[in-house]
Amino acid sequence: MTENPYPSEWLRGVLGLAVLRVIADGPTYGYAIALALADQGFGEIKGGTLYPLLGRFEESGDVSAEWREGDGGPGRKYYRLTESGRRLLHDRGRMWHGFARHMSGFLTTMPTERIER
Amino acid sequence: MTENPYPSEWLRGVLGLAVLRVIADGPTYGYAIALALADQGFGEIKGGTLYPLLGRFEESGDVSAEWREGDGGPGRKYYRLTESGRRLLHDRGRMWHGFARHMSGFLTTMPTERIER
DNA sequence: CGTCGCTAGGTAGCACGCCGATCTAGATAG
DNA sequence: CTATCTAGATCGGCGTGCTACCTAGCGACG
Repeated sequence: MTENPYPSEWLRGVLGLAVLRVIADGPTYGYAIALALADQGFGEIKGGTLYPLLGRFEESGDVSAEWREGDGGPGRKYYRLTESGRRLLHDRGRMWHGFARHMSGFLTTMPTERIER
Repeated sequence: MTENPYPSEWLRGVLGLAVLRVIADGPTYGYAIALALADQGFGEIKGGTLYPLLGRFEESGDVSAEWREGDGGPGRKYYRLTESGRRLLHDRGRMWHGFARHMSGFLTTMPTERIER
């Protein structure tokens, strides 16, 4: 269950942005991010996708990571947005609204029946 | 010029849908599709991206192709939507509106400041 | 005690798709 | 003759998602 409602190529494109958005709610860790995204109706993000992505974000300095011992269960690596990450989320977020409207408008315009020769 | 206004990972995701939408206006050919997309504000789609994509659509039966001699210039391969292609455009188009709203809403919701421990 | 299952993170191999470069080729302009 | 635009196509490299698989802590169950 929790079927993937959207084509994976769409999800792929926005996955990074969605992850930043989740982290923006406050420091959290990979497994919880995956659960949050699944809960929010984006598909189930697999570890093999998520952890390398978080690693790239860390490498690019958009998130910072901190290890905490788990209280009941294994340790967790908590991620938080850096200043640059917050800026990235903000900018890309604004950009997304434009893109979404742009694409929706393009799809919606009535076909100007091109003359078939 | 004609800068790429959006992250390429977003464009990549919707490229197929956008191409179908262009073809929906009536039979057209690859080079013209690339020009139309650039004109519509999506970036410049490279031949190495577009032609394989059109090939995959043809293979999947969503478009059909027909060769026509060029009037002034090289020959052109005209593509038209098949019934299944039209259905795909329609369904994916509807799906896109949902996805775009979904993602926009997710980005817009105020952060429910997670308690930092 | 041994095992199962959940939580949590990580890695390796494979496959797919974008991208840049390169090629062919017709038409036209200089 | 050469350059440029149009038009299509292919190929190698690269990035990245995805499927498996692995480690490891902890609790529950028989």
